Amino acid sequence: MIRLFIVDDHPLVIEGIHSLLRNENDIEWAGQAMNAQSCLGFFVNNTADIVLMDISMPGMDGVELCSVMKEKYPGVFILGLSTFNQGLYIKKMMENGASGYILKNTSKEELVQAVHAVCEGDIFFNGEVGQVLEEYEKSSNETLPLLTPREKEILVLIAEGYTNPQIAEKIFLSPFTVDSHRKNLLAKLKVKNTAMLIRFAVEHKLI
Amino acid sequence: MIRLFIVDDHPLVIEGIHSLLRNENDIEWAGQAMNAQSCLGFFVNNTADIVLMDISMPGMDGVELCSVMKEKYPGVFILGLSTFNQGLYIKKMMENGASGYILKNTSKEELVQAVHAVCEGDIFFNGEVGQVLEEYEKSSNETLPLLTPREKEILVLIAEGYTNPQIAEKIFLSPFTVDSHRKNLLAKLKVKNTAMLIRFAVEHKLI
DNA sequence: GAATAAATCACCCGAAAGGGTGATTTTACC
DNA sequence: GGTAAAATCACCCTTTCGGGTGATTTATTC
Repeated sequence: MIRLFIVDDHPLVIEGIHSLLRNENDIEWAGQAMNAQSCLGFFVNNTADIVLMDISMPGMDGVELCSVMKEKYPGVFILGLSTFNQGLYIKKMMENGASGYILKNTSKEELVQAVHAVCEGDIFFNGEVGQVLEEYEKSSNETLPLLTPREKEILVLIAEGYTNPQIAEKIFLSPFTVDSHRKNLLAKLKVKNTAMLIRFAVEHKLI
Repeated sequence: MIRLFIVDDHPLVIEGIHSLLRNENDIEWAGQAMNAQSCLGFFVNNTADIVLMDISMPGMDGVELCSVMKEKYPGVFILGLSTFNQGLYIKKMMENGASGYILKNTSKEELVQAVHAVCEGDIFFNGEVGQVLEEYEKSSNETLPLLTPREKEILVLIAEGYTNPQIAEKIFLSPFTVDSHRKNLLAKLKVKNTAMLIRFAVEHKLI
């Protein structure tokens, strides 16, 4: 018997999963929570085999909750759940010990399959998530890691409207150095001026 | 008896709403669809009193579907449904004839209340939506309409990386004029340079 | 037809950005 | 301890940007 707990701030989703799993004989409803705090409160005196966890919640988000849960209760499997196929969040969830990730537009069959797989120690993604992860890895590991920490730092400051001299003063560098970094940013990201630089940075969530 | 139809690409949400409304004696389940096309297909030979409609769907989105539905079947009430409180989408849905808007994190009580209100011809928002709309109106009707059509046009070109002379050549203006518009943009949006200008534009979805 | 906003054009000037080149120092890693 | 990447600094130059000021010409609206 699998005891399942769910954390999601959408009652409709909780109700939907509850309803879908009602007829599954080997899945028991351990409880539910609408935020990270309630979830942690539940596990003080109770437990479950698997936690279905939304990544986007008010207050502490799924990524953080996942990390805390895994630290306190390593034996509890965690299955990420979200409307969005955000590569970054999926990756962070997995790095924080989640056993899988499914989108809210999965079918009942896939949901049941995922719960079973995860509880046996497997890793489960549904199809779309796999694609998203691949694309994310591509964009993430190819175009972005081009930037060094210093360059990222300066990019953020440029985006905030600081000029080279101001940045130099702010982080105790020569204006020449800041200018060098700025020019390297333009070259690496293959853009021609500040406007394109900021646009690129926003679109790639660098700032 | 209210006959309710739902359009949402998330089975979990459909199931959740189905489950929540199962015990409501005066609400009948007319049917469901996971995309705009299926929904339109249903209404060729069937009908319903109210359609619960997700705004974000693959293919045709809720805003467009709402418009088409209201044109073909003006008597069918439409209640927007979304995870997100995006002022822009809420406003567009309402402009296209929706009778209300609720977030997916509403309770069962609010959902039932909303369905009843809408079917009586009322307009219904749940609390959070109202706040979002207010904030949107503020940011939208105060800061953005400051920009004239020409200014918006030039802002887009700046964001695409064109310099003043290039823009001037592109839209057959004197570089001086383009520069004037550019300076007006900076002044109106209260930013100091191109970096802040682009950032502002992106954050306010102007480009 | 007066008033208002938008759009257009013009010039001065200093500051900032961007293109190019080359160098030294620090850090990290095998 | 050698190598590679990162970080630092410097100066050449031209273009672009941004602040300020002021003007004329359409539209639009009351």
